[in-house]
Amino acid sequence: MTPIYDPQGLEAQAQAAWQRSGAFVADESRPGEKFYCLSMFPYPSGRLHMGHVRCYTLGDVINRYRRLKGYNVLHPMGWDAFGLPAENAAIKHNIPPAKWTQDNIDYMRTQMQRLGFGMDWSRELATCDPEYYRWEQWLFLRLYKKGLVYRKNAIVNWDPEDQTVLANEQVVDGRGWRSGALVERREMAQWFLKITDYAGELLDELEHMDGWPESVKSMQRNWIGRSEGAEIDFLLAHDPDQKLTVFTTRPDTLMGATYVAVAAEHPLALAAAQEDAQLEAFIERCRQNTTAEADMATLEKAGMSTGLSVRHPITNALLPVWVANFVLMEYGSGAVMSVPGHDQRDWEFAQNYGIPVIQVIEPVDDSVCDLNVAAFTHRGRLINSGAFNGLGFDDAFAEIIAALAESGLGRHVTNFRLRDWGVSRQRYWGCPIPMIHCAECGVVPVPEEDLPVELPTEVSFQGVGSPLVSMPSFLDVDCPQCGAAARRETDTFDTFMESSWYFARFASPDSNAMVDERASYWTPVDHYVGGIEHAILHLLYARFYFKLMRDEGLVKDNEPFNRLMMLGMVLQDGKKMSKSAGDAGDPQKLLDRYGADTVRTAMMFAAPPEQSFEWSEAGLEGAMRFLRRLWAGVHEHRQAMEEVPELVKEDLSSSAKALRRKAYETLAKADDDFGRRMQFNTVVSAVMELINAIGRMDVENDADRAAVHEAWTLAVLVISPIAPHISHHLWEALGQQDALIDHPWPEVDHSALVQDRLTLVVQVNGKVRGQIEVAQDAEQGAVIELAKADANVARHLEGKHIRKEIVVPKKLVNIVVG
RNA sequence: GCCCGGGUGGUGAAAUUGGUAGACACAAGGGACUUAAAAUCCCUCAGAGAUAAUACUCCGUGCCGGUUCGAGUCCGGCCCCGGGCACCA
Repeated sequence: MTPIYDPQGLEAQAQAAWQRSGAFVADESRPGEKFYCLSMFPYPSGRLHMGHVRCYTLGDVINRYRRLKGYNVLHPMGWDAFGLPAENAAIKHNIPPAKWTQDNIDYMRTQMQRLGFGMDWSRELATCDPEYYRWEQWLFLRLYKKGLVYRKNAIVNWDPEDQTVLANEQVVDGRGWRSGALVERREMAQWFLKITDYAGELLDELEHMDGWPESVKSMQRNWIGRSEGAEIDFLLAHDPDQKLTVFTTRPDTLMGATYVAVAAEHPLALAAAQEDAQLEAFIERCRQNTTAEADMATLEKAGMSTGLSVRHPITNALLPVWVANFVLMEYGSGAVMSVPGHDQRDWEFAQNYGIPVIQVIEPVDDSVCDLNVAAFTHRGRLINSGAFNGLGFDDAFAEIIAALAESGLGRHVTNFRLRDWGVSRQRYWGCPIPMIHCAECGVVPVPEEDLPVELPTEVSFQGVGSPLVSMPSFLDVDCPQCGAAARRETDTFDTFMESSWYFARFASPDSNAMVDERASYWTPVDHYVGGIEHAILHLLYARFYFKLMRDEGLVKDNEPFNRLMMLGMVLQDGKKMSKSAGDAGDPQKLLDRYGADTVRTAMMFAAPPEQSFEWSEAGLEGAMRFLRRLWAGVHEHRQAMEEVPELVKEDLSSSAKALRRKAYETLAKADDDFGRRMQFNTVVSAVMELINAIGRMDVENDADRAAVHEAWTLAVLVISPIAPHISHHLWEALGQQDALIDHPWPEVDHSALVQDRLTLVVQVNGKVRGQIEVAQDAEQGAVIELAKADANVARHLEGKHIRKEIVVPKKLVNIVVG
């Protein structure tokens, strides 16, 4: 009798066995090349959703596969525990964020363990733990001393009714989500990290990062946005001691500049507005936009003259200064020179406001230039540019900059789109920024020995603002410099700070330094799995942070992640699963009904990793059926004999040989898919094909039995990273002595793959007209003759002139006729 | 708006370097087993035409065009969907 497949019981047993042997507790002293396998740690939002299940199953498949391949694997897990939802829950349900977060962690850990992920839980960390974030504060202070930290004003979304700063996602159609009040842009002093100091390295390293998808490198390249251009100074007409500096990538078009535009927050605009009520009103309107770049970019272009003028740095002509809603204060110097003839945005603006358009570039190829229709933005030859007429782009670029340099009004610069990283958040549930404000001494860093600055967890939310602001026990502190009464910084860090180095802490989780030499052993991460939504921000900040740590001597490599696997989204109603989407994505009821192996297999089978797909439970029945067939097949096979006969290759029937070939083809394909291609749905298909082939096999003698045994053994081994629990039991059922997870991944028996006859496709003019069977080593001429002899092929060749014969070895023959 | 992806049967998908489009599944329909149901097993399954036939023919990978003996795959243009756009994580 075949025992029934009872996933709940079997899975608990298998997990207990792994637990007992400490199978997934990583140890630096174990033999084998180290392999750091990491999936992006989750925000503890409450319960897992199918997006998590996908990400962590993929990570676990890699983990288990590498283990079978003999690597010393680290596969840790932790919690990105600071963040906005905990505060929202606190306000809504009156639960302290710390408790809410801890409850969620406990529940989600249980779910992960139920899924059978082979993780090293001894290294678990939560970023809200002072023993974690103290090192973040420590590094921040080191960076402050190095001059990599500074404070400046930056624009935030301000909800005037709730008197609080809003995240972009809390702004809905320009209004605060809670209050419904129109959101204003407001300037506030904020802490910044000088990521721009590393812009060049962050960009250049991308060239060597072969383990990253091209798409992600391309996104990061564009985000960093290196551009060569010029900084040009325009002196103010009414006060030549003051200058307005702009950045342009097209200094060759300088002679066509007809106005200068500044951002609404630009000091010049603000100064002009003091004497101009209309301008003030316009700037006020510009303020009623969110800080989101997408909103800025889709705005109807609008502007207003400041009434001020500047001098053209070469012609000395007067150019008007406009305020424009599309100029970003954060980018460059918050001012642009406008050349409507050769920049489409400037052209549209000039059309709207009747500003003159001057052509200074003419085409040098057959491209069309009609400035009545659109700007001409191609590079070309200069006209209407005085001494520079006739120059091409490169010469004009160099000579105009040289001319400006001579008068001290311009210089060549390399500019980056990347802006410094604003790390201040006016929120409670985050890592306190270790700074003190003293009336006498100004900003004073917290002394290292006073770290960590602990976030008080006993808090009550009165309104929506940060409780820290009204907590004397937190706020009041003596100035470390002068001893006078001072006030703590109440801003907390951006949560990207925590997620920028957690992978290094996993390597030395109990260290009494930020990290220790174990971090140098495990990092860089060899395989990093995570959602494509993190392609820019998280991955760029983490790369930056790793370089900061390197420059502090904490780690030795330049880059933190060797190989990156970017997952598509698991969608729900066509959108990414979110914390607010409720239980629809919760795997719990599926785990209860089908067990972990079925959920894992169905998820892996559903789509290749990089593809987004709409989650559906339709595949679960099929996955369960597949595992049951595997279960029953192995047990029936094992019960049909006392002893497993030895495999004697010479005794194999042709069908047994075919089965062996299929089995080893499956092994080779799985190795390639797990290791190189990182595509796992095809591994599931391949094993399905293999067990279908075993099922079709008529077992007549011991040689057949031995081949079938080998095939079952390989099927169980190959599927084990995906469905580890059932595989654990079937491995025992097959009579194996060792535990499956400790078994080495087998070598392919190449002799089993040899085929003496091959089937080739025959095409006539690219259309399939027949198939022929040829010897493995058949000569080209013979293959063509055989192809022509096929009845249907011959019919299509009849009366036609053969112009070309193409033979693709082992694949096809194409005969081209006229 | 800008950057990055994706679009293949009723559905999820496969086709790895330009070489048989739809493997493997799901759903559906038909059949076997059963008193019955579930489970299991077998068959059919892109569309159209034609046939005694599973021979055969045409058509087909979002749309339009191109390169090639040959295009789902490469190139140009477009449409739609998804992700990111610096305070969701």
